[in-house]
Amino acid sequence: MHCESIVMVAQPQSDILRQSDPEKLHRLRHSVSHILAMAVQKLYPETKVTIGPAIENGFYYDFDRTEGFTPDDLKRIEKEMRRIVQQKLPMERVEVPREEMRERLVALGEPYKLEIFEGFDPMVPVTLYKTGEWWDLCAGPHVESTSEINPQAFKLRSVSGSYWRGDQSKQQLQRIYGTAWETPAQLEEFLRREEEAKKRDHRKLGKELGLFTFSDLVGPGLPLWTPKGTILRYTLEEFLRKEQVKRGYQQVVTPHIARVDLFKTSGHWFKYKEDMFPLMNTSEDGTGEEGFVMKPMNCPFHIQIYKSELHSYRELPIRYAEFGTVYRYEQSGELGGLTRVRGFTQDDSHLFVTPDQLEDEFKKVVDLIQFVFKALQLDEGFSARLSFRDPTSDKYMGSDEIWEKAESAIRKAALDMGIPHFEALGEAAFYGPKLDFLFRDALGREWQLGTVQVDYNLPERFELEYVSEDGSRKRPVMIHRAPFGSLERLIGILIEHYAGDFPLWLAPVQVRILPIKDSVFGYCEALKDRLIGLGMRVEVDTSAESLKKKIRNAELGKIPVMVIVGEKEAAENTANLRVRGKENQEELTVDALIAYLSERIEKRI
RNA sequence: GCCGAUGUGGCUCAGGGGUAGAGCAUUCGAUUCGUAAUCGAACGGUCGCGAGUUCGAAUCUCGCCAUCGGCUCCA
Repeated sequence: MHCESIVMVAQPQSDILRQSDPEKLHRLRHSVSHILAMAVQKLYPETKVTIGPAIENGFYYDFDRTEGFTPDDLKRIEKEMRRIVQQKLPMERVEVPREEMRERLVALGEPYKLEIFEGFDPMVPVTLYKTGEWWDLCAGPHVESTSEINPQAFKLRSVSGSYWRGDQSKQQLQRIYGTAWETPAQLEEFLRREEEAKKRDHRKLGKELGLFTFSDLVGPGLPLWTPKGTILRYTLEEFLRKEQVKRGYQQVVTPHIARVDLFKTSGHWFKYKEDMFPLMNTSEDGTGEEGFVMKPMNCPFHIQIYKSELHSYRELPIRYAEFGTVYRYEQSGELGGLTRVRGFTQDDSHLFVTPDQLEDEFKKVVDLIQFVFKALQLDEGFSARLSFRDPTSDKYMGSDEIWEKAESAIRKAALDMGIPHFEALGEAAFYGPKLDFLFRDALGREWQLGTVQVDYNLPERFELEYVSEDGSRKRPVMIHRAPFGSLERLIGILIEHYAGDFPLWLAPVQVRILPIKDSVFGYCEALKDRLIGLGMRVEVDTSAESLKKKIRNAELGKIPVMVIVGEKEAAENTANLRVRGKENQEELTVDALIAYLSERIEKRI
């Protein structure tokens, strides 16, 4: 059954939610957002309208109103919307001369609309859409009449704050979110599917499966890993560590805190201070900026290791790898589950290469990341984002020339390797461009996992060198990379991706032996010891429950393999295999069971 | 950080100004069972924390903390 739900996610084209023409749905949703604004202004006339676009699965509208909207208000508004829709009003497009439009907006007293209007290209004709007595400055398109909107196929969902023009320094607005579909059946299906998605939310499953926990006393955004969750972490670490060693990485270990001077040299203290935990001031009088900080990044530490001796070009590329835990002071409203935390462990590595080696080494890193994602069965769900700088912004370190070099190297690697990608301006780190691998969680939110970043800036700031062929000192280029991104986020994504049904090699408990009666306990314990001796994670369910109950518990615990043992098995030195999610069973010799388990663990299936 | 909602035993939730309730889990007892819930009993909560209103607060008010949905920001 869990497998089926994965298939469902993978092939959304065939389902009822995809039957509607996307263009048409978009128009419908945009129109419903207009009806929302109309209803709000009818019920709360002091409210000013701003913008209200169609979005994935629905729409929102941002209003300027002193009081917030309560859930009861939403019900009232929704009712009013239905009433409006049922009047079957035409939604008319009217082209209006610019001067007239300005006058109309001034007369209407809609400052935000006026601001939008003033920003328009004077050459483009301006339009408004009229629904009954109400009208809104809008380019459209909309449905022709509210009769095209099914009053039972939309729903207001939540209220939240937002900012005018998305700018924190500007007016705070009230945003109402809604969902809208062509038919009530689609709406129901959407809501049902959302319920399903919530069931695989890693926060819920993590608690149910006992993988991690949080404590108010420890603090927000600081996960505590239980024994079961720790197995996931260690297994993933071990997997990557081995692969990296094969690929020429060397492991290093660095502390969690450092003098603030380290981050002043790196530039983090100036560009990243807001995101760092505050300074632990150890100066005599407690003033000034002396002392230690928690590390928000590992790179400056690895750089110090590089700098501890002189390197020849013959040694390069040098690849230092560390599962390094970093601490970032995220805004309180940003925290959530394992995907956004304040302390997390990066599978970090810093590569020091000659300029000539950059492209080749970059490709090797991308290859490693692809290898990792394939092993985790995540290779179908990702997209790669080439995160470049916003050329109009000045928040970046380093010269234009350096940036252009780095960006073109990344673009070339992505093209040469044929990875599906898109370019995003303004998404770069302040010290260099990135190639980021993105995933969606069960609730459709996009998260960044793996990342590769080219960095010409830190080598400059720390004055890194290597001795070149001709004996001169040259500056290496750095690559920062983390295939997992962070262990925390990766595990959060994996919990949702597998819906808690971890493949055998990752499962915290791989095998649970279920004795049918007390008399076979001895046989079960012996079998357990043998499997544990082979490195497997095994338990015996010695509770005084019925077999049915033991099976149920193992299924709910999402344990991949059940081994059922009764008198028959104990007498014949066999085991009865029942695989999670499957009702059929198989009677195996113990040796065959071991072969079955070993093969699957080895192949990571 | 901002807007809104929520916060009752380990978990899921009911109750709502007058001495805390259920199911699951846990413990104990009985049951020894062949593929998704055996029966019974017991234990367990100063109702997130702190003030205030009140004869009396889990319930009303305020502040704080945390969580959730968003905004802004990122692995």
